Amino acid sequence: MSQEQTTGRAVKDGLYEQFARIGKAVANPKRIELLDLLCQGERSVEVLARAAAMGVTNTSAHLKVLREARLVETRKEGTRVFYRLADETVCNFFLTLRDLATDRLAEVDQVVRDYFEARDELDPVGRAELLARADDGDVIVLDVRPSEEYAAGHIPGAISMPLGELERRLSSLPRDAEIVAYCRGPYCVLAPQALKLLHRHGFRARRLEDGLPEWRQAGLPVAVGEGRRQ
Amino acid sequence: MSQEQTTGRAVKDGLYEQFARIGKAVANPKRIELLDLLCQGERSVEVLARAAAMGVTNTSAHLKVLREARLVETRKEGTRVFYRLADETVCNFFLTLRDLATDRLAEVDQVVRDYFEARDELDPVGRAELLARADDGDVIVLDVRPSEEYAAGHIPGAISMPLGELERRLSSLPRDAEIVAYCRGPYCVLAPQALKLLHRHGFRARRLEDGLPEWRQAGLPVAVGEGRRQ
DNA sequence: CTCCTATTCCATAGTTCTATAGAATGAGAG
DNA sequence: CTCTCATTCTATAGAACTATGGAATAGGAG
Repeated sequence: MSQEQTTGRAVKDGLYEQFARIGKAVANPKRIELLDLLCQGERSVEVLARAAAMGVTNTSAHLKVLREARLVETRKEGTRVFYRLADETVCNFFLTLRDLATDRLAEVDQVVRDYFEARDELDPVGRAELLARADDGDVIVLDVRPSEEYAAGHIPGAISMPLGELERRLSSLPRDAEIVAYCRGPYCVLAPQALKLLHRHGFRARRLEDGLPEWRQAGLPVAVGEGRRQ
Repeated sequence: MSQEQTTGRAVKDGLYEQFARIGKAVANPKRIELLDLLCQGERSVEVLARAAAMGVTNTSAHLKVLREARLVETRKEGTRVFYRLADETVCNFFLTLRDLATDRLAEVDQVVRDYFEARDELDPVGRAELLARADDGDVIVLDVRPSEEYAAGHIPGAISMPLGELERRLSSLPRDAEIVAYCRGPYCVLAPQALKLLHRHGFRARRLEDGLPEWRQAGLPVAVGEGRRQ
């Protein structure tokens, strides 16, 4: 029995050691931010560095850690390296981690409330509701993320309208239909800013609860490609 | 816009910092082992220390980290302190982490194969299959974990038969029915050892895929309490 | 071929994490 | 009250992690 236990100990240690590799990979805020970004699609090192406000060297080191934990994979194109999630389940894991943190840590709520004040007062649209109403055609769905992210995956029927282009293209939007905007997720500022702009110009607009990763995680259909120019 | 970005940066940093608190909590193999143990039910510090092969001081320190990440909570009873998961979702998070590691890291497979050799050759019973056949009553379900864990939650209809008592109580088992044994999960040695013993004595026995935490996660019914003595 | 650029490698200093031993706390027993 | 025991706190040395700058690498442009 004691012999059994000692050999069992070595095995257990090895096993938990492996599990902890994943844990260590998400033990750093910058690495989590990188994972969040990569949930939106593949990116080059430089783009990731800029988006996460880090030096390129540092970013490269963090990406190496993620790669060694097999959470991300790389693809070389000419002189630059593109990183992407190794698997869709990695994105699900990130979402699980994020939701757990949101559930368990009151501090998350505090941070969010300080910036996204009254985020929930914007009365977000549920995924099921949107799906039902999109079929009826009485709602315009706007994807306000950068167009590359739209191309990498978007809600079927959604129009790509990056936040930077929104004001210029306001006239193409109907004033009678309700507008639903979405972006990267609940902590992304793109959709809230789009709503502010739309409301200022008198449009009837709400945001979708969460963003595209959550939509995909829920098993709802995702379209890829450029989509026709509206 | 740049002002927007800098204030947004502080918020993002704060947010990812919070997410990373959860990540840091699972960045150590011993802490993951403690979470695994706590998925089976609440435990005192001393019991946890013994089960994870650590000193009490060290165990206490790790538990403190888990508590500061709000993953576990405590209850005092006289002179000793019992730890338990703060929420059922913590167990789900652990399972997600474990499954991701199993999916992504070939090394996990290696470790498992070295010890649980031919684990899958034992032809485990699926949860759905067990549920169907248990209704028909042509299968005996054995819970071979310690009896406290059985009391904290078990598959309805299962008989508590801790591994240590199994040999002594063999005569109470029918020789015509098929026996299905389960324990703590896919990496627990209790059920495989029980199967070895049962096979040696000529019983027809298989193991359930996974263990009770996975059963619970799947949303299947869980009974609590001692159950009648068989 | 040489230059240019994106990325990774390497070295380093500062910080944080881990395990252990001894002291302190706090509840129960006598 | 004193004694005992489980647990936590404190201190510490060693290990691992993080950010940063400069060097090395490798592919593309001219």
